[in-house]
Amino acid sequence: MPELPEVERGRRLAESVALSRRIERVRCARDEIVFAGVSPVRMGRALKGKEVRAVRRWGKQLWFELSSPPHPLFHFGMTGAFVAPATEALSLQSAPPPDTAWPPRFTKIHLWLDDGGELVMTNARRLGRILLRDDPFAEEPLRSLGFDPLLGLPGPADFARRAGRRRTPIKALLLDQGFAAGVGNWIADEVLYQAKIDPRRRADTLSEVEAKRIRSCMKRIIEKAVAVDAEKKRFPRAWLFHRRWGRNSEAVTARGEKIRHITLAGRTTAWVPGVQR
DNA sequence: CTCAGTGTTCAGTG
DNA sequence: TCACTGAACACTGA
Repeated sequence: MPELPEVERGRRLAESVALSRRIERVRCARDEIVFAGVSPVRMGRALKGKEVRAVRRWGKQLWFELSSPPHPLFHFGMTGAFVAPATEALSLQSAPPPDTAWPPRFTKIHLWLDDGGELVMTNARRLGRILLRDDPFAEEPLRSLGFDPLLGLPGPADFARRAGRRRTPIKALLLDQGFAAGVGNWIADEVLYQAKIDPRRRADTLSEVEAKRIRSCMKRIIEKAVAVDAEKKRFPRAWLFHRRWGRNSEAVTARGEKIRHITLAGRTTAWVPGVQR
């Protein structure tokens, strides 16, 4: 579930549950991989009794700023999410939520707040991480991230200059977290489709106009995805997103353009040769 | 049973 | 050293 918009949804959920609350109780799953060597005891000591002063995000990284360090830093990997118990407001809808299990399957950490609220991070495929950092912004992995397209997008000229210094295919550059933090596979493909750029183009061969077009499409797509709270069904119908999955040769866009799938920078890349140059 | 997969890291290559 | 590629990681679901 995790590119920038989904992580931002997680951030907002965590904020709504935990901001200005004290963490009363912590339960960690036994998982040496996700906790990367941080023992349940150390994690509990770091969080218990602390107040959550802020919930921050940069790219796909998410962390709590507590009343004292160390601070927990979350990365969702390919399958992570924050989950909170269903609220009254949600159950106003007549549709009964099918997944009532609490805590949900694949819960890695479970937090209880001092107002009775609860928050869980799940991670089925264990590529996510829960770490502790004294100064998250100054330390890895945050330190080496590039700009966040929502919080620190460079201006058009600056963006074009940065991209123009790189010789890698533009798709690979967009996926590089040291360039644009938070852009993942589907966003990169969506940006290049809407900007009408062939994903194989070397970044340093783009014209200034093309680079600026990539920047503005990135901004528009991410802002829209965040505005609809990363709910895929609410993404605009014309987006490649809805049609890119499955790697089948029949695939076409909403306008009937033929979609092709290739491997680029080690990832499945969906693009439209008739549109992208 | 096989394989793709919304991500990151690291060894290997040029 | 830099920049980049591809395999590995772990595991579910189609």
